[in-house]
Amino acid sequence: MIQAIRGTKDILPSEIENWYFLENIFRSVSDTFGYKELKTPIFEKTEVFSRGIGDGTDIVNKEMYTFDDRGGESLTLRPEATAALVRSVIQNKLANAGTAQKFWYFGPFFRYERPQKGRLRQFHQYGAECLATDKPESDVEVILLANSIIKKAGISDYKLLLNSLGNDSSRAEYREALIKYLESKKDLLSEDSQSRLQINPLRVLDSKDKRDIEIVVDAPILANYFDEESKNHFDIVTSMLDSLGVQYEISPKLVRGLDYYSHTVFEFQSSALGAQDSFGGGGRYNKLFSELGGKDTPAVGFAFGVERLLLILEELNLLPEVKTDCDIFIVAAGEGIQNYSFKIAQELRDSGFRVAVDLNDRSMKAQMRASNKSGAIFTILIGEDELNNNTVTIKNMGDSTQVNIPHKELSNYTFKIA
RNA sequence: GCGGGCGUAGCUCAGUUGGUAGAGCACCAGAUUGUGGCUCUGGUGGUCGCCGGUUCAAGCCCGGUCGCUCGCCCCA
Repeated sequence: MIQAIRGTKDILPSEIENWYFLENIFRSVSDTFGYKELKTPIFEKTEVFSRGIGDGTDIVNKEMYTFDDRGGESLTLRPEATAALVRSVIQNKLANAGTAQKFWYFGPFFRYERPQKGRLRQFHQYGAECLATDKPESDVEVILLANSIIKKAGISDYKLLLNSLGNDSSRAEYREALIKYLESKKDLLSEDSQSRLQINPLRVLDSKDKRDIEIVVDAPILANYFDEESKNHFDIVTSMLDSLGVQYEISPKLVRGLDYYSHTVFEFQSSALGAQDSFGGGGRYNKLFSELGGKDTPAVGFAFGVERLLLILEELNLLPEVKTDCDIFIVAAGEGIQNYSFKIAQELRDSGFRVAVDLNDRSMKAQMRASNKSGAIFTILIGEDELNNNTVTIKNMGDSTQVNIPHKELSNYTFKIA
């Protein structure tokens, strides 16, 4: 049996409505914030991500689906959206207008990882980006957008973790101090953290290893290295969130794994998930445009893991009700009756009803069973009598009442739910 | 990339010290010949993930492999 690729999943008819439920929320809430949808290709030149995300990150080093095309060019299935979106914005000159530009996206992404709960090799993200403004107001806006989507989906029990990485010079200074401190305790760190020390020392801060946690307790604190700009930016963000009544928790250890972040970073967590309890995250990235050859353009954005949102909805029983197969089921039994029944089915569909017919040429009893199972509110019965008299029998499945009316009156018949 | 658990009908699972498979649900058909949901009766359906090994004999033991799952790592 040929199987789907490891870490990929078919989205079956039984779950497709859940996807539309979320997609509709993404679209409508983004729209109320004035964000426009932007779709980039599924694959890009590899350098978009190696330069954008950062050569030191695990995503670039060991998780990308990278291959040479027939012309010998190195291409990569997109592992995230932001770098590709920035590439598109630069190429299409969308951020040259001098005012904030706001975009959202939804689609599949690819990372070669060990599959786990809420972690697939092909997964989906919704995200939004606010470009061309470095004002903290834009940080606040994207957080509000994310919050609105979560609320609209019905999720109320979640945590918003917030932190600031400061500007580049503050962070560079802190980085030095942190490395110095960690070097002094190097032997006590986990193996993972020892190797992280040089490449991405901030990540040691959010290690789950007991040894690391102990050492991190006494590590220098990022906020103490902030200059005026870094401090001001974050103060405005937090005070605005306060006055808007947005609940959040300052998490000094929240550093995020991608190289391009600075200033505000945030993450959404839910206890309804397993070890992968983060279902969304984002932050400010002011240097990405120049990394990708564009002119300096400040930006802030976030992404949700859609499969993880779905997991939360499922766990919390917030998924929409499953749709019935049809509104009206046509039961037609007898010789040469199919033409009549198909004609009636089509008339009803043309007037907007969801109509199913039995395709197995079975007994009336069997077709009635099928009608019952379909969830139809009405059954239309057609047998020899109806065919000969040019009538139809309409049965209300709720109260079992039925009426026989001439075919030509069907278009004016009012189907009333009992 | 590393570690743990698992893989038997469409679904959820049982299968005792190894002797070539069962239940419930679902599905199909009947219970007065044009009618559902309840009940009853009967039936269809499985190369026991795959490959190899041990054995007279393997769903049960051993090895490998693929996949799922949980955790580490990483991240959404």
